Amino acid sequence: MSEQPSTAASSQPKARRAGGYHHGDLRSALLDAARQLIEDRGPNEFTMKDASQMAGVSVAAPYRHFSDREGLLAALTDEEFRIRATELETIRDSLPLGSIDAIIAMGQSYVSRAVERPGLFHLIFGSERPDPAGGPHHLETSNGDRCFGALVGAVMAFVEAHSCPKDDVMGLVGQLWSIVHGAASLQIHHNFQRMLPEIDTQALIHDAAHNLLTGYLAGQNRS
Amino acid sequence: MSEQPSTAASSQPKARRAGGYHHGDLRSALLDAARQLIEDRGPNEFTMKDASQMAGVSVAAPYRHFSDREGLLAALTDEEFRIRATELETIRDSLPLGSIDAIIAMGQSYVSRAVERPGLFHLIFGSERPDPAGGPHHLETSNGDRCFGALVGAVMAFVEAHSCPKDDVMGLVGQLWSIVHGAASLQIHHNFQRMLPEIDTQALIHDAAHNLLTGYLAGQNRS
DNA sequence: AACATATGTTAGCCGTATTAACATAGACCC
DNA sequence: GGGTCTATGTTAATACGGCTAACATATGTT
Repeated sequence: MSEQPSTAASSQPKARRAGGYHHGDLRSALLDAARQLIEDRGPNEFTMKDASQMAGVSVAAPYRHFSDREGLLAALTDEEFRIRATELETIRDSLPLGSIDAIIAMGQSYVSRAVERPGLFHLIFGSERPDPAGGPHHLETSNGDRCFGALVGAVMAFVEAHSCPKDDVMGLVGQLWSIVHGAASLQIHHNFQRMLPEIDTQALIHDAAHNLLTGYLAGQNRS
Repeated sequence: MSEQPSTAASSQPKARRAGGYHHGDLRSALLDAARQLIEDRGPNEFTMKDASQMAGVSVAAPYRHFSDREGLLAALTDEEFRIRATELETIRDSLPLGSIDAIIAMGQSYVSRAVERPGLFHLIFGSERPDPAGGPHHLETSNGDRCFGALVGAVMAFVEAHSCPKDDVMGLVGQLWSIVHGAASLQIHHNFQRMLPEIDTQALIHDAAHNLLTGYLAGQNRS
């Protein structure tokens, strides 16, 4: 029950609602509102005011649950990472361990999620601050780790299945991650649409992963 | 003289300055200010107020030169695309036509520029609007076309040099673009730094392009 | 010199984030 | 069952940033 976006009046929390002075589960309601607003317009256009209105409370109420706008977005980011992590883990576990298909399917899921909800992709990966110093970063959340871990596991299994040295795993992970992340970004920002209108992004992921891993194995066998 | 960021009091425009009521070349001064602010803090943190102050004018003055904040950013985006296009074309023309090295060097340039100025990369590629409909898009500018065209040219030469069918060119372009764009994005957002601290992004580009193109050629020869 | 145009300035409006001061609902205690 | 504490709302009020309107001053045209 903690996997799906909390739909306000759900389970264990006291969700009274209806005319009461207190909302019952404002925190969840705000996250739901924010999710929808960001899906529709992207994170930059998201306003606390709109989220408050959707939840049926005053503009000041959210500050009882989140330190500020950033805090709300950070909480939503973590929720979204959790959903993606679970999905990636499911895919990894439902396809043959060490197969190229598992890697490809994970990549396609990554892109699908991004394309379905561009605003949310932008939220979780789109931090703009040039300075990495201050405060915890998005991917730093444990759910971000889970996403990354799922990919690493699939690639690790792949190189082991092909008797390759494990030293290369992280390099391969970086290359594959770049492909899927880049494809997702370019698709979302309509760059493919403008420059490569015919492109099928899912096919691109398939072909790119295939080419990359084939080329990698060829390099291994030769040396 | 039109390649470098216009440094305010330069050449053909009347650049009087010094105590005068009129600035002389406010437009360029604003673009320079915006460039610096965005380099430092990213496009979201950029404010018209700060840019005006840096240029030494009132907050309303910029609106004589740009329709609004978006207009200023669009103009800066085009300038930045022009700089990158020229660089990519230079690289393409200075390395053996059809060589894999030319493709790799272009990719490395793409990433270098991004890493050096994350804010500007974010500006030119970071539009968040889910709706592609309204108005001209960033890459739509002719300078965006030039960037893309340089990459296409290099890949086209590569497949021709290897006697591959030209049908695949756009697919390859999409795959290579995804790699460099993804690597740049992940690096900029500190995702590599968190998850793959040892990674060398330039090497990643080299290896990924090499693996991808090797795998592609292998697929060609086999069929 | 008078006008027309381009380019600045000041003042002010509006929308949004955030905080301060106050209000009320529930929970807990006796 | 009433008193008190805490959590959670509400209504101002403040501050900042984009943008426009009304006014001012250069430039240069004739």
